Amino acid sequence: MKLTTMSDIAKEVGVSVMTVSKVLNNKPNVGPVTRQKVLDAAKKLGYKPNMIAKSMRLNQTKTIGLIISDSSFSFFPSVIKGIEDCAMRNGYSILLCNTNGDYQAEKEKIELLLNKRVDGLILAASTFVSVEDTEYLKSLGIPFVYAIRIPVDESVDYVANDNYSGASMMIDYLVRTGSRKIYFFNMHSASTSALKRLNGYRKTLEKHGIAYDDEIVYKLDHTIESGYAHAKKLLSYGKDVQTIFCGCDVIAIGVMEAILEMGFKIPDDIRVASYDDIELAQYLQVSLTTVSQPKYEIGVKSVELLIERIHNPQKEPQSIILEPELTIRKST
Amino acid sequence: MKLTTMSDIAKEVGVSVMTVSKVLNNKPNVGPVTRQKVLDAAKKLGYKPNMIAKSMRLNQTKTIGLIISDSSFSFFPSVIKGIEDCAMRNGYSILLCNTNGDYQAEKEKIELLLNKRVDGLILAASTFVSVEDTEYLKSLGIPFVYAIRIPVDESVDYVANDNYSGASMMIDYLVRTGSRKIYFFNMHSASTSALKRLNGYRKTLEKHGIAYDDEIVYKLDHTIESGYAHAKKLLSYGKDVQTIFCGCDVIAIGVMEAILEMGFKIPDDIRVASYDDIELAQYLQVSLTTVSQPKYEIGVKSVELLIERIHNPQKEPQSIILEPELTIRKST
DNA sequence: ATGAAAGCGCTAACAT
DNA sequence: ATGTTAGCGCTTTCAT
Repeated sequence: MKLTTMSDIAKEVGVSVMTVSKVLNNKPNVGPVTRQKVLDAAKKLGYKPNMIAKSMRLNQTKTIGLIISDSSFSFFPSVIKGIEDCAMRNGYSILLCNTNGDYQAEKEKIELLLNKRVDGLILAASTFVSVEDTEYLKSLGIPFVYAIRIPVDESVDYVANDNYSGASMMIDYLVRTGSRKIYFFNMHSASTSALKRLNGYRKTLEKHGIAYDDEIVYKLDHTIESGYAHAKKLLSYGKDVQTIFCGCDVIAIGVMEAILEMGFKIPDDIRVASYDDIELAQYLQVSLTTVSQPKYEIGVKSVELLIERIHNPQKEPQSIILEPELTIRKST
Repeated sequence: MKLTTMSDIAKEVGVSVMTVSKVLNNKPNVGPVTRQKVLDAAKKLGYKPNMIAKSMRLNQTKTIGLIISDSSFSFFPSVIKGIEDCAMRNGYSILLCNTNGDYQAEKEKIELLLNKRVDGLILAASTFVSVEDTEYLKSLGIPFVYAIRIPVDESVDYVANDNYSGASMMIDYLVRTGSRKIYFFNMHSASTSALKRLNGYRKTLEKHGIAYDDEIVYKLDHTIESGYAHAKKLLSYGKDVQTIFCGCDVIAIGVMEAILEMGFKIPDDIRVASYDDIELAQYLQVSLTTVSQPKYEIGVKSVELLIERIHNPQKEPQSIILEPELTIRKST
């Protein structure tokens, strides 16, 4: 199927391709009569601008590559939505790539996006976090922005929520409402977010005059199963567990499942709080008190930052730290 | 930032661009020594094939345009995942476009994807369902596949679940387990899926010797609020409501909320069943008995069908109807 | 106000 | 086995 080109229009009207190009791009120096004739012919012939040719010529695709570990995982759809909305508003499209958290896959997808000549890259919850990884990205000479997860080398553009502050506000709330011994089921993460949440936990406890106790801080996988297993184990010891703060909602889901299964009541016997506010959190059997990350907003800001970077490659790296929000529900 | 081109490699090695092209595309008729030299130079210079140039030349972008109403809505992330996985496996990338269910937006995004010269289009839960819409798509001469929602003119490629069969298996189950008067909170949808579910409901009731009663069949919006409001109203009449079958999980969420709020027990007082099996369904306060659509699979099949169509534009339109599955949980 | 020429990076077709 | 030519559809530059 052969599509109409500018040349076709030019022939139809009896002008040069250049004139057609000017008209179709709203450039000056075309007589009003000619302009109208070109416009009419374009419509009549069903002209669809070939953005591939344009991309080739202009050396820009108006496309952003999005690298994400698992686009279907609760937390990400909103982020992606924010990204897509904001990108479109600014005339960019999104090329979507899942990596399933696999480093090698991520490397390949980045390569692919590079070959497709995207104008920039958003790395959402990327595994490309080592100093070498960031170095590699920089060497590519393509604008990129990290989102959600911060790389070790923080001298890059990134958008994230304030993990310290989020953990801190949750501990403040828990202590204020009566908890003093707060178990922390944190994730062990390659990134710094687990660490920052831990810091927020620790410092805020100390602020309230509660000594930090390494014994009640665990590091688990970022899975429901892990939360479930660790809660089962802890509770089976018959320990006095009053409050569990989970590093993420996914862990909390498992934890609550274990608690209810063992016949305890939430929040009467045990209070459970966590971090992220995935879509599920509000619908759970016992709705979850959690720190809400501004997911959609993170997406929007990532795009805005990336576009800034595209327009001005020399600028100093910039970080945008969005404030999370405390969402109190029934689990506490 | 100027990237390495084939011409750069050609100069470096001292051969023609054509030879470089042959090597880099694994074409025959190149001596092994030359081949190796080219390969080495490509690596040394960090050559990244320019897929834009390639697309222009070959008239194919190896990109699929995905039109979807709301990529963040519960049901779709899995579908998208299936699409992305399968596309990548076959060397295609996905250009993601949300329409928010807005017809005009959809029209514009289709236009955009056309301009970006995608090789094909997947319309997931599209609003482009009228005969004219399909006609328009056909006139474009681009391969396209409908997913989830079927257009009025069914002589196109599409992938969907068997709505009749899904509703039927649910009614079978409900009747078998003691329900005879089954309220149906169906959606009123522009598409045919609500109609097919209604048919499955009706025919299966009749099969069991239960007369179809128009009085207990409602048409609601596809929202939690709508389910909530209608359930409240129905229950406040003090009617004898034993079982409610909802046309989709979203409605069921609202219905269950209303029921619990009014002090009834699920399933002891009222049984609730529905359709779709969105991710939430299993985590709800009372986990939901529902008809599980094979979401990921729908995504995969859409891509496979589209690729077939791309390779063979003349083929007869083909429809793939996937069987849903009955998922029994606590709400019944 | 209009147009001719050149070239973006690549490959199909056709030499040598 | 290797190279030359031409052109995909567009825009920048430089005439006219």
